Amino acid sequence: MPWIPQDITSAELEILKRLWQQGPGTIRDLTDQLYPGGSHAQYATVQSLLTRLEGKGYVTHTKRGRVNVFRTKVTRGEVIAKRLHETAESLCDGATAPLLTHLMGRVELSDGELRALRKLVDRLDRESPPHGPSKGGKR
Amino acid sequence: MPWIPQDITSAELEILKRLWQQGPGTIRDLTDQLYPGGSHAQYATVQSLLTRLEGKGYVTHTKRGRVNVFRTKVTRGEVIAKRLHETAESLCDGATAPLLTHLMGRVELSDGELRALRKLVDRLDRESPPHGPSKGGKR
DNA sequence: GGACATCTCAGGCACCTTGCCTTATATTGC
DNA sequence: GCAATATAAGGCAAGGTGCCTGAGATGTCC
Repeated sequence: MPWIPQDITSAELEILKRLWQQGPGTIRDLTDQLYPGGSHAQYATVQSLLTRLEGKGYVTHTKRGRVNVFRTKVTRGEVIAKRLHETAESLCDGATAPLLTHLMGRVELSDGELRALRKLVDRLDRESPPHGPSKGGKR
Repeated sequence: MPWIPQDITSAELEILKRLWQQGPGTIRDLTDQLYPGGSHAQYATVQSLLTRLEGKGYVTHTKRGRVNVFRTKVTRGEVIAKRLHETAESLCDGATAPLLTHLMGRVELSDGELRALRKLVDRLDRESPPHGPSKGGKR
């Protein structure tokens, strides 16, 4: 039963969220936001988190002068997808349908989302009609 | 940035899955399945995991003679819901709709799930018509 | 009773992650 | 030169995780 570390830890996620929110930034930018009034120690903390994020492939950095500018390599959507996939993998043998089933009934949708959902159902209806040959399998 | 432990670890989840799959069981049952040919050491490992699971409120035990019989206190669905909620909380400010949006388009549904989804859309249509009477469509 | 097999309970241990920090070393501008 | 600010490398305490040891309790069979 191997021990699987969290791919993105909470502190790392805070970094990512800032970068998503405001675009690329320097360690100084992030430190000022996450640790207002932070000193060199906090600066180094942010740097450490960024290094780990880069090692995991979630950010890159480029030099602007002598300053490193960090930017994300993944979108928020991709991280969401990853989390959902992990949940499906660990709890549903990889099937994502149970997740959808579970979100239904408790979710509150905006008009746009409702339209999208209706569109999805229409599409699925066309692809696999209710009484036709059942090609809809799990997984 | 407090460090948040995993509520259910991978080894603990394996225990839970067995209990979901086969109903209540003894430590012996679980040990034989998870560590075939396991000795006292593995037995104690399973016990340790069950104790931790019980401390977290995921299982209970009752005595049958002198033997403890463990059973789950949560359904798989509840754990799924919890995970989804955590994902929504950490990545979408608590909104679950983005998760649904993300599952749409990549999910393959069985006939039953498709029917359920269609039903959901119908219900939502009736409850909150998209800006005006839904009959004539919208412009 | 006595030997044996199981089960339970309490506790501990090595390893690793995590968040944070210290120290040392460039580079820049005055 | 010198202060300010950047990078780089490394370390550290706290605690989770998976696993195990040791000791005692309880039941069974002779």
